[in-house]
Amino acid sequence: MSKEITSRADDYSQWYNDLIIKGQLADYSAVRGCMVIKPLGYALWENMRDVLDKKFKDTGHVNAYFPLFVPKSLFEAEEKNAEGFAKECAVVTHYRLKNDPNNKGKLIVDPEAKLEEELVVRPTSEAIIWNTYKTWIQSYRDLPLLINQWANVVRWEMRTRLFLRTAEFLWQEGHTAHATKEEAITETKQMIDVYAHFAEYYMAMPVIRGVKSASERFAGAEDTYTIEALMQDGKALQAGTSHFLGQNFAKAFDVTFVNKENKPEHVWATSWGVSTRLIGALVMAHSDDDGLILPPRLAPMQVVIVPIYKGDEQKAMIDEKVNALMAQLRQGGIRVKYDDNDNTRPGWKFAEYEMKGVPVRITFGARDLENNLVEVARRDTKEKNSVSLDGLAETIITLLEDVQNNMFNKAKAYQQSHITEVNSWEEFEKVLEEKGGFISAHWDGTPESEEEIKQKTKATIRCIPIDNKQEDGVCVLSGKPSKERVLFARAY
RNA sequence: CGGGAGGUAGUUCAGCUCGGUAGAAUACUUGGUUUGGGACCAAGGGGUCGCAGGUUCGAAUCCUGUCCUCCCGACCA
Repeated sequence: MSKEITSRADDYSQWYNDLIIKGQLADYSAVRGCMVIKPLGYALWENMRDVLDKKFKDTGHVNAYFPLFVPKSLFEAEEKNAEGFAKECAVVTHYRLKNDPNNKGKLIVDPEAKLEEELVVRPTSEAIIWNTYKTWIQSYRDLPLLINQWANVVRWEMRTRLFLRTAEFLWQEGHTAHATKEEAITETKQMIDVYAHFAEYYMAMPVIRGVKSASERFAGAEDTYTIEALMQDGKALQAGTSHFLGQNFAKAFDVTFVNKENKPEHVWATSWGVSTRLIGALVMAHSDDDGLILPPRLAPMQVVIVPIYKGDEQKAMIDEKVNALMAQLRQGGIRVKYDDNDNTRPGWKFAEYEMKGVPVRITFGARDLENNLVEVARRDTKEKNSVSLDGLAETIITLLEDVQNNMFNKAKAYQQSHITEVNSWEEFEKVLEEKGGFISAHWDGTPESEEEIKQKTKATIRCIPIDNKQEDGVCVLSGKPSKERVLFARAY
């Protein structure tokens, strides 16, 4: 069959691509580095977005929308941020096309229509937003300003991968302004907690919260908090970041407020974001060689019902029972689909929905119904059971909870067993090569050692965990003294 | 951006070495039989061979350019 999926063992990258393409999450496009998000992938994003949006609003944020284009002069105002993104910016230089006089039916850029000032397509929106905030903030009474936007951004990546790294992607970016440093730091931490809860409770994907080292920090930030997830191939993936921006942007864009003593001060800032990359993380954290495995809390389709029957009479009997069940499930807030399409046979449907990661499948077979039973199959363990029709809706709702929890527990066990403490360089290299995952090791805190480790092994410091245990030790590379362990890994 | 591979029917691919009417499987349509793990029979429709040039009587095939994808590398909030 054409739908076969490359196994993880054969080729992990190809397995991932197969899941995305054959699971109908996305498609390649005619634009280099850009993908089409297909309805199933977009439904997943919508579910993520809805949950996150509510969390943002529950924590006092409101949504707004800022322009896609950023005048170059604004973009370059915060130097470190501008430098950090300069190499991957798409730039608009002209505003008009015209007919090619030498090539009928073709268009060329009109050289007469050159922009006075180039427009940068936003790789992130700090510049345009802080330029705007300047006019919105005057007094401490205007603070805090807590705004989020759902948007697309463009980063001209040299090498792209579906969902994980594409030239254009969808995300949300929160940008907040505060009167005090403490409040801004509290906000930064609060949002990384929001992300961590989202990842663990909804995506069933355990994460480690931590702080980035200086070299991995967001350009223009004082501190970058991160949630780091672990994929099944032992590579880490940065799933969300929250930045304490200090007063860097306030100074660059001259955003001040007068305090209660009528003294002007620069405001304190944060920004935080997660993107469609989360979909890639979700896929790689849970799925298997038969296809996607989606957590019930985010799955666009949580339950699929497949009938098996001979003749109209049996079909009518099944329809009646299914309709009653679906009404109950929907009342319980369950997203359910009844696939009584006659073009495909049950076996085909089983494989298809397994590939698409539907958490629970119910088979209504005429034979079982005579005994008041249906077959219930769960995607995560592929376990199948005959279950009584009595109280079936409750059984399914409980089962979905169980699938969700089991997915988290399984991923958590994997993560826990792949955090390895090492105390020597030999061990470091050995664990990295043979086992993968996070390596907990002492680091002397210098960018030089960090860089050398990266050069030698491709492993980077993923984070310094929050509430990290303080212990004396020596750097795994340099042998210099160290106060705490940090987490290294090869990463996406 | 460097190295390698690839682009032919909706999909997966053969055909290219050695130029001569565009192929298979599957999917699709119609009819029938089926239905407990990717059903079967019969008939039918579908491709200017990624795009643009060139060589040639003739190009999917040879040459040049270009676009897109994958893998490895460099780069990467």
